[in-house]
Amino acid sequence: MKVLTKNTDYAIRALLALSAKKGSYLSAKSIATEHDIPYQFLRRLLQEMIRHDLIVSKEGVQGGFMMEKDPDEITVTQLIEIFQGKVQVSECMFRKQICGNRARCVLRHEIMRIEQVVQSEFEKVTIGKLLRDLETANQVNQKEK
Amino acid sequence: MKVLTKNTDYAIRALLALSAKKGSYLSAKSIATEHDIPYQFLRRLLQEMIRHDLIVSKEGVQGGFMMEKDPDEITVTQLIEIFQGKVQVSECMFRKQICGNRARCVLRHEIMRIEQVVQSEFEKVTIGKLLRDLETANQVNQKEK
DNA sequence: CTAAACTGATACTATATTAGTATCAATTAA
DNA sequence: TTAATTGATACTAATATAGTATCAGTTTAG
Repeated sequence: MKVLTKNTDYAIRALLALSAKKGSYLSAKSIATEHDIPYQFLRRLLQEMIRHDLIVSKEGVQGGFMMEKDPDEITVTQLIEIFQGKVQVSECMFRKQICGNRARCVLRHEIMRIEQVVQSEFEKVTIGKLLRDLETANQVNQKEK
Repeated sequence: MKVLTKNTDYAIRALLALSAKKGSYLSAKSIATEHDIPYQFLRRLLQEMIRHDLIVSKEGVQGGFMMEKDPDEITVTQLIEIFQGKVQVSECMFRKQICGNRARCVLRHEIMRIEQVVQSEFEKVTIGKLLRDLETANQVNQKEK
């Protein structure tokens, strides 16, 4: 069971790269090269993120992509929803064979509770938080050298 | 993002059916019919569960499958692991491009923490618990009629 | 004013996973 | 002995994920 697909994984990495250089445009090519993400694949992800107003772009030479939203307001839950669809535990347990009355189906409640937990855990993880964690980790690495 | 695949979903339903008739053998056919699960598909799932010692079988006429383990000791986490592989959030964030030092990679910690949360939430949900919830729900439905 | 470095849009292929079907041999109870 | 069953396994279909290719339009540097 894989929770994050490459889509989401690459998108997170790209956002981290853009957040680290906030205010300036980074080309898809440079992000792809530096972070080892397939170029054309990444371009599609970036365009998707534009559609969701997470980033903006500038065409032409010296163009590229730039953060639009505050990294602290972008959660992993959002990214999962964009690239993997809404978190849902199961569509199939709600059949009448299992629980006669949908509205009262306790299984459903159980499942929806877990859905909530999963979602809210991923909501705690924002791009901003990841970026800060990353910087801290890098500092530790620097000192070691 | 779908957390439970049909595999797991069907397996849970089959286990609930078997738990409800604990001590007697239920044929794959009867379970398939009653719970609207594709017959051959179900058979494979049942065999997989035998291999994991969750259930036992008896061949021949009047044969079928029967619970082996205590339903309270079968967790949804276990079933996910059997049918969907171990819960893992992402294999890809651990590259050196993102976090120079694997051991200290904070992203990794973040991800592993979530992995733990997801797993332990599903561990709280046992077949036994689901069965009791289900019985309660059915009683409520009965009264309404 | 033109060439090169870019994004926008979109179509395409490849691979993996999930879902479902089919078949035949072996076993067992009536 | 035969019909109802599981054991084992091979196969197909559908869907999701991953990755590639192409061409048109925009912009800036020279």
